Amino acid sequence: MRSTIVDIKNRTGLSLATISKYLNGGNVLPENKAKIDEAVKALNYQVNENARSLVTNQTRIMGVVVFSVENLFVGTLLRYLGEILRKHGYGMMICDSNNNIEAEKQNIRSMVQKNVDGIVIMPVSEDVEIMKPAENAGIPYICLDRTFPDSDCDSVLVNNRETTRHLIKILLRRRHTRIAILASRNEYTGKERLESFQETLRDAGITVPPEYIVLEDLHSISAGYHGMQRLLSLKTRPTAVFLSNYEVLMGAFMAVNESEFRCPDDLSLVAFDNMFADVVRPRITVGVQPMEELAARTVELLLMRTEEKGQGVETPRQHIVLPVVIQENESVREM
Amino acid sequence: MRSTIVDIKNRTGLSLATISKYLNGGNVLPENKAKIDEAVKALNYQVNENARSLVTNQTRIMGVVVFSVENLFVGTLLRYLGEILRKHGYGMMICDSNNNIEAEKQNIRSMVQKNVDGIVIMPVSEDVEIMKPAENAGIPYICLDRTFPDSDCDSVLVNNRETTRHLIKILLRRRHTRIAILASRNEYTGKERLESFQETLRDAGITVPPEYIVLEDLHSISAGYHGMQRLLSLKTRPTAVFLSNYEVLMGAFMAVNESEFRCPDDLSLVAFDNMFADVVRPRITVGVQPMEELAARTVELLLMRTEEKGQGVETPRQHIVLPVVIQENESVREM
DNA sequence: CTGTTAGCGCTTTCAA
DNA sequence: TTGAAAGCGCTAACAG
Repeated sequence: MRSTIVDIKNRTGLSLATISKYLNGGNVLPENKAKIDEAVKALNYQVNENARSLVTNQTRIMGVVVFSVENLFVGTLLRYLGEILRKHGYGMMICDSNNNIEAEKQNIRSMVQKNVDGIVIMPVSEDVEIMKPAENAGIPYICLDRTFPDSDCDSVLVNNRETTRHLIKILLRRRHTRIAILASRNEYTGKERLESFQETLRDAGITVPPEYIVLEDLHSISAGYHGMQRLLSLKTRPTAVFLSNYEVLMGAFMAVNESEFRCPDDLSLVAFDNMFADVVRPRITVGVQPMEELAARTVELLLMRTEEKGQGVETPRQHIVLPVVIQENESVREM
Repeated sequence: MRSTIVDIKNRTGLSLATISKYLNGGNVLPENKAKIDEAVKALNYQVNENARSLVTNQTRIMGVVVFSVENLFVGTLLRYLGEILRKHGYGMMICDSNNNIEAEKQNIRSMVQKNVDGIVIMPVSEDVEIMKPAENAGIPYICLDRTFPDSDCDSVLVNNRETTRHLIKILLRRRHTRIAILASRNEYTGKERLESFQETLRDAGITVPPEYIVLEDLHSISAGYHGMQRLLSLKTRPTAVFLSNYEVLMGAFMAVNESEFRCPDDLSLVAFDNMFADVVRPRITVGVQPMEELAARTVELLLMRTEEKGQGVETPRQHIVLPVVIQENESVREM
């Protein structure tokens, strides 16, 4: 069914080597060029990349393992990663761990078995053990958005703690003292942001009542919605809420909208990420992550590691931390 | 760096054939079993799937080519596809066409070159030509959510036209006559829904003024937002709007929320898809697509084609159309 | 510039 | 049950 280089050989009478060389950009006589071109077209020839990579030992495919392909932040990052990799002549193979550590383990193994040239991981697991198969196979990998705590992996992150501190300080400067948080409990960025939230308020001498700390298991609109409802129904409502991810912001915003309360008059909001920044009034004061740059730096680092591997050198691990841009908008009022 | 089956041979003294057979579930003497197990562990052996697939001529990988990995509907479908494929022992390789036909072409070619066992396509292009490389290589493919008009591909779709008609009839029954639509201009589902919208109103003897038909290039929240703003600023506002996809619904809903108008008092809404159904008040009257079943039927059909190919048979093309469930909620008022 | 040949890592006859 | 050997489709010396 599918034709091979041997079919081309039979049709043109040329040798495999000549054909292969031409197909890989080498020089052959014009008449042979024509012959091969003709045969390729007539036979609908497409190289078998697997066979090729078996001998070249590189696939020109990067694997991307994501915690959830359903997540909008992830989707956006994937788009940029794909675009940039394509520009560099690499394909992208995406595997979805679906917030499940076992699936993630399997995905890493699968990437190794497929012999990808490198891996980008947005991990579920907090244990770097999971990367062992890649490590053993000598396949470089970069952590993106989240990293493995207490490990020294190459990583491309944003300054979660500083950004959080900055956002909270905006609230403090406007004399808010009853500040709540909606965050996720189970992953790197959620924890970082929660800790920084607590630190910043502690430093300001403010005690946060436990009911102001609402933690969800996974990023979800519905968690944000219900979390905000809970906050709004407290006897002593917070005057401001920090929303630690996009889904939560979305849900929380809906809950406010349909409540009797208005933002910012009754409730000030600050948030991380805003995929619909231009769409919502009042515009939320947010930390905007540099999505494209996150992707670009990740690819750059991964490509560097790939080259290094080819040359047998190895420079120290890199921990790239990109700044989040704070956009101050109308969602925070003076108290 | 990476160990091979030859390393196992050297360590155990067994032959390649024996090792390979055991690794693939064959029977060997208990003592050899132990030897191999030990070697595998010690050497961190992982099969090279590429080499394996070169001889078996199957990869146990299905390719999924999506029009936009950023799209929430796509993300959800991907999650289910991944889950179900995994259950069947298949991996999934995702390529993002980013709404770009050239990229899509390249993606298909790339899938063929990687020798995937089958392809799921949610196409950008409306020309089935794009699938030629897969066709030539004898790789089966299934269209999901969108198909190629005037072609006979296997497809798994929803009944876009009927559902639209049903939603519009809900409005008509409540005596709405000024009905507008926000839809996308450039793709299969948008066109189907638009045409059915127009048909239904024509059948009802209602003429739709051109300014009630707002078409966007791509699914986007911002298009929905601005489209709805335009509708709300008309001298003669519509009393009801049909929102033809999730992103548009999202954006439109935001626009209404921050306008002086209320749903359903001033404006009735019906929509396709609702990823945040439980989150928003008033709850929108929507057509809910059977996401998991869409994914399941697609995989089922693809697996069938794969088997057929192995056996050299071929049954007629299948065009699976799944029903959309209409959820009548509070977003439509009586006129 | 072209062709012969070996070999990438693995599976699969076929004999033993 | 095991092993020797051929071969999947391709590339990369090397010699001509």
